[in-house]
Amino acid sequence: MNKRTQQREQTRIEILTAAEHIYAVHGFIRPSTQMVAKEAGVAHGTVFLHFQSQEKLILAVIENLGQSLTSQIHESSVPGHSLNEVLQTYLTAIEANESLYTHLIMELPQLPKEAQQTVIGIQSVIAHHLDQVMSQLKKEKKIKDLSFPFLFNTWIGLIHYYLMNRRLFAPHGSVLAVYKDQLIANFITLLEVDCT
Amino acid sequence: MNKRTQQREQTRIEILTAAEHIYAVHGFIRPSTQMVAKEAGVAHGTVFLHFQSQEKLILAVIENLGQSLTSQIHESSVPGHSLNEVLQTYLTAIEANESLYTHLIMELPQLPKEAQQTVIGIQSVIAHHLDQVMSQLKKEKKIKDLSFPFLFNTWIGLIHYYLMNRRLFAPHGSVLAVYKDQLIANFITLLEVDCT
Amino acid sequence: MNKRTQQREQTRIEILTAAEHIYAVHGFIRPSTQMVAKEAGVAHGTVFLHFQSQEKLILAVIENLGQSLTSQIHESSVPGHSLNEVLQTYLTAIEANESLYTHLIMELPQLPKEAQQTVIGIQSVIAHHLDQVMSQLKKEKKIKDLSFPFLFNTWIGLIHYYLMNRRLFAPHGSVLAVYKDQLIANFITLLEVDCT
Amino acid sequence: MNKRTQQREQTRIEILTAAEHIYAVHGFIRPSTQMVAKEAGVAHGTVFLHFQSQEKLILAVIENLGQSLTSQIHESSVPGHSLNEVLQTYLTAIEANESLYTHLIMELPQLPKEAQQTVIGIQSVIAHHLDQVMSQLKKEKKIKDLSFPFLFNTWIGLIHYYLMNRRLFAPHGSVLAVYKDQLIANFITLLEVDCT
DNA sequence: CATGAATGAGATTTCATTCAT
DNA sequence: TATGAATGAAATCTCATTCAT
Repeated sequence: MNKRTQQREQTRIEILTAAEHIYAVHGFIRPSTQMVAKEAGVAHGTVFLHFQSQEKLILAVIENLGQSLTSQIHESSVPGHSLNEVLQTYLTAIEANESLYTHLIMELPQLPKEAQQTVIGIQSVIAHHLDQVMSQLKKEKKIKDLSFPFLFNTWIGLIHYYLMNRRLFAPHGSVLAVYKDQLIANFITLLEVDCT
Repeated sequence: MNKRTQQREQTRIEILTAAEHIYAVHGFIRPSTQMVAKEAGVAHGTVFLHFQSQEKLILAVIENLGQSLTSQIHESSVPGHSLNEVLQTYLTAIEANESLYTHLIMELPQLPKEAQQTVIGIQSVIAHHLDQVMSQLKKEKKIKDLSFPFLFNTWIGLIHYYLMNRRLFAPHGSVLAVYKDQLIANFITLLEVDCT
Repeated sequence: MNKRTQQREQTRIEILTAAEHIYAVHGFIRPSTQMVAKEAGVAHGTVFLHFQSQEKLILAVIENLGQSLTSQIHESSVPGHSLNEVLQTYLTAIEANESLYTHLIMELPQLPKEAQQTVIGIQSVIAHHLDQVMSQLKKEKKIKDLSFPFLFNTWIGLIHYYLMNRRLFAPHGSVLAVYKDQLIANFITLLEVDCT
Repeated sequence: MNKRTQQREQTRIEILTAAEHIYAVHGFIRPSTQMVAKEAGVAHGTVFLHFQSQEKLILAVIENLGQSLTSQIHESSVPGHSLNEVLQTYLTAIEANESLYTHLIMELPQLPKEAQQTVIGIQSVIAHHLDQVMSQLKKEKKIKDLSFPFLFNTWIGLIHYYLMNRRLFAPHGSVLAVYKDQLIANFITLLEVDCT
């Protein structure tokens, strides 16, 4: 990679990082490309040199987030993880990008269709891990015998609900940091076949 | 009521209905007041004759929705309702305004603060009914002893998740129409103290 | 005059009076016909029933003012008045309509051309009286031998200057009430052939 | 200064000049930013690229005028100037911007508060020079012993009166060009202690 | 005669995108 | 490759005027 290409790549990353920051704070829809350029410390036109259009820039940020989340989950996953560990892995990954991810799921229908693929991709990964451990537990009659999709959607729905109301549950800072353990524990209690 | 007042009220309702329709399809944020005017078949300026500003129009639509939902829930609620019946009542009310309600919960942070009050109002109503029936069931040891807020959030999160992905779960038509019964049944199963 | 015509005339006057009030406070340009209608306690459309257009309404108010001022000046003028008395008469007439008159002279170029005729009319009246008394004084060598137009313009300019800056000179209330006598006295001193 | 900055400055000046021209002809209030853009030969949006808002544009034009007038007066003023010379200096400065200045003083109450500061600034400069020369003349008993504020207001009132009626006194072209000398001469005559 | 609902032209302002430098 | 000035298409909102009731 020669100097020129290197420099170009550097600028691209600066813009992408600036965009991530801006979008994490203000969401994807509201901020102008002008704002992103200013945050990145480059000229307005430079944004369009690296990303054909605003849409492409948004997609790049989202794709980046997708990659980051899925790779984090992959890396932290070991065969034989307990249900608790799988859920923990998932929430820890989200927590690191809480704000950006929250905006992604909330503004999804207002974003280009390709963004939905990314979200589906993220969910497939966690679904895969969850399915494995849950199937086993079901066989062992340790958790209730409900369809995996329902259990999965309950879990994702619960997490997304806390994320969407993060400013209510945790006015400053991360909801997951505060509620992560409690959510996992309660969710597991809910699944358990319990005869007290 | 004389003809003039009647006519005015008629126009107001036409605009409100047009707005409800447009917002149900495209969300609250994207459509222009121009679009609403066209849909209502009135001049652009007429919209502002009846609603001081775009914000006020949006709030009127949302308030209308809030009223509609809460009154539906109230009307269908009888003391002594089973958990199943309470959940059913709630989902039936939402189902009638599924698209609009879905946009409301997704775009909430982008909407004026007053809109949040409306959503909080809706949730208070259902929370109240749910709390009553759940407390009783907990005492009777029929459902797991988890905090009400957690159970409530799990339920709302689940429903909102299906709503937010309604085009995925039910490409044309209502998700709740398709999944309502299944969601209620599964959720109840989840709550139950089960020793098979 | 039958009852119908009488009623009509009554409404016309109500609108005119309301307009005078509104224009006195806010000037001629800014207030909307809506505002005038509200102040008059009539429907918006009624304004246009009595006055073909906003322009015609403004002209009517101005013409009214012109009539009022010229007739006041005429009535208070007696042959043989001193310079002091003539100036006093003029300022007293203006003082009674200070705010409206001030807006008239300031916004004149933004008003229909006919309005200028009214202002010219008012000034002709005072010019006529002033010319008479000044000519006599000049003959008697009691005041400086300067052209009448110059003296007239100096006087009018001085008064208009105080009117235009009335909120500076008299933040609340009438400038003329406060400065009238002093202005007359000083102006006369200026004119006098003085060998002290 | 590179070409780009130069070009930008050029455009800014084109807009400012166009605005000055438009405002000189039509006043500050009536013309739309659209008109200014057209006159400047730039796109409508470009106006807002250089001036945040219409108000800012108007203020820029006015400030420009203020600077121009005060610097002209300063430059032409030498210690030891006669009354005639001081008045001459003032009128010559105004004459160069007669139309724009006239609109400024007439529409002042309709303009942003900052505009009033500019007018006050201009008047302070001329007041300062006038006070100096008049005080001396009063001591020498060459002019009447009237308060400076009154004399100042008489002078400014006189000039503003001619300016406000410039289209009457000089239908095409500058009033001051035509009346300047005469106004100064007459005003001085008025001040003089005269015993003929 | 009076009403006031409806109209639609126009005003300011924002912002993604282009292109000369 | 990078810049940032310029563009022009919206979008919201105001208001004089018309006209059915």
